[in-house]
Amino acid sequence: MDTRRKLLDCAIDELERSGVAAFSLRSVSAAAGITPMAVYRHFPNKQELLEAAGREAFDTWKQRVESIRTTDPLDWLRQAGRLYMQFALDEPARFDACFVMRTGVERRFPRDFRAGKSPAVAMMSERVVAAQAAGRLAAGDALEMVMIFWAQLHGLAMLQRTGRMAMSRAAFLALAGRAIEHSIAGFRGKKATT
Amino acid sequence: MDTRRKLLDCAIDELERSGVAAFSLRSVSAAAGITPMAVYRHFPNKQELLEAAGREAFDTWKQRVESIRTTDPLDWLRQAGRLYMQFALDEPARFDACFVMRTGVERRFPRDFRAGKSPAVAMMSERVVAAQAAGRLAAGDALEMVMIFWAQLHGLAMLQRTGRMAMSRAAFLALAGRAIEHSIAGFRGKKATT
DNA sequence: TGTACATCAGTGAACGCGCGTTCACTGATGTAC
DNA sequence: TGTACATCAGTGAACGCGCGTTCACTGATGTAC
Repeated sequence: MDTRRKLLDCAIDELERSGVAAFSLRSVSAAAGITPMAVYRHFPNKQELLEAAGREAFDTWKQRVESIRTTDPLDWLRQAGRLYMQFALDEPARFDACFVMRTGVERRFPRDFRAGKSPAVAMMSERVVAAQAAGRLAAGDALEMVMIFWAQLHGLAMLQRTGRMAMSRAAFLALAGRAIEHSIAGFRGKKATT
Repeated sequence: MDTRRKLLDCAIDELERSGVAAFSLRSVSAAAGITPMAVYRHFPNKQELLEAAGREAFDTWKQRVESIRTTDPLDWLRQAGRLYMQFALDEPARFDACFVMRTGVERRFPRDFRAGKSPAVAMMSERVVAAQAAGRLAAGDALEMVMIFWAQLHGLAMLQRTGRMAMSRAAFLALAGRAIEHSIAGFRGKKATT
């Protein structure tokens, strides 16, 4: 039995149930079936456990994005957007660990992204560049376009995560789909005058 | 000396300094110069103090939006977007109380907005309708368009609030300005085909 | 094959801390007569 | 004008709680000889 593995799983569960504020070694260890002190055999302290859970969550997200099979760059971006919203809905703890909490492993714009530290953002940028080359998106800083596209989805996800969206899952995902189309449309043409 | 008033101010300061998780009656009362027990003379418990701070924050935001003087509907929306980002940067505690925390007074989409419970959203919807009538924005559900516009800005604000934006204030506001233009551009024309 | 010993995951009691809230109180202020 | 009393903001000690972390320990397992 890999206790370290089990602790990480229970930590994610606990984050999902109670949030980062109520995250405690005592409840995680109880969920894993050991005493709080045994946690110190596997992690030096609470913060390190939290950071390990953060890295774990990033890895899950990376795998999701890598699973996209579509070759068309715009369809690839649409799919990535849909996966982001599903990740927020279905894995809220991992989503928060990646994109909301300060676990100490989060990435910062633009520095870490220009340095290629985020595989997901790098993959999105590639598709934007490809779409620009094909004349299907307007010219411009690809990383900034990815950031704005991401922020659009992140905003909807956050409003949902903080209880501002009183909608069914299906209705929310449909709204997110329209937001994705809206965002892509905003990048498509030259900017019109007022 | 209005102690209730002073407690609300100190509560906002405390939220700004420590966040909702570390928000405690003891630190708020210390900041206000009274003992923790004296708080109970003015609020029945901690939760009620938090909700009062939430209502207070909504009122501040409402006043900001009402201060916009521009008559052109699209310029009005641009100005509202800028004010939103400045509100997030300059009054993070009030921003969080309005749009992030669960204080018990937050509004939910679409129910509370269709019911007109949010003056700010109502004002934004009016401008979208006016711009549509003038043929400057595409037809569509005005409230949903406001929601998508809001989510775009909210996403950027949240990424900034959670430490994902390593930029100067000026650079961040400039990025936000381009995001506003992008969002408006996405609503301008008919949707192109893929 | 048997014994001594090192390793190490896990234990259980205890620590000091800050928390929200209770309780009985103090003491200044204003008002009724 | 003076006195008795109600009001009420604020006090201070105490409560029970859950927290992260410390400390010295137990006891099973594997290995060296």
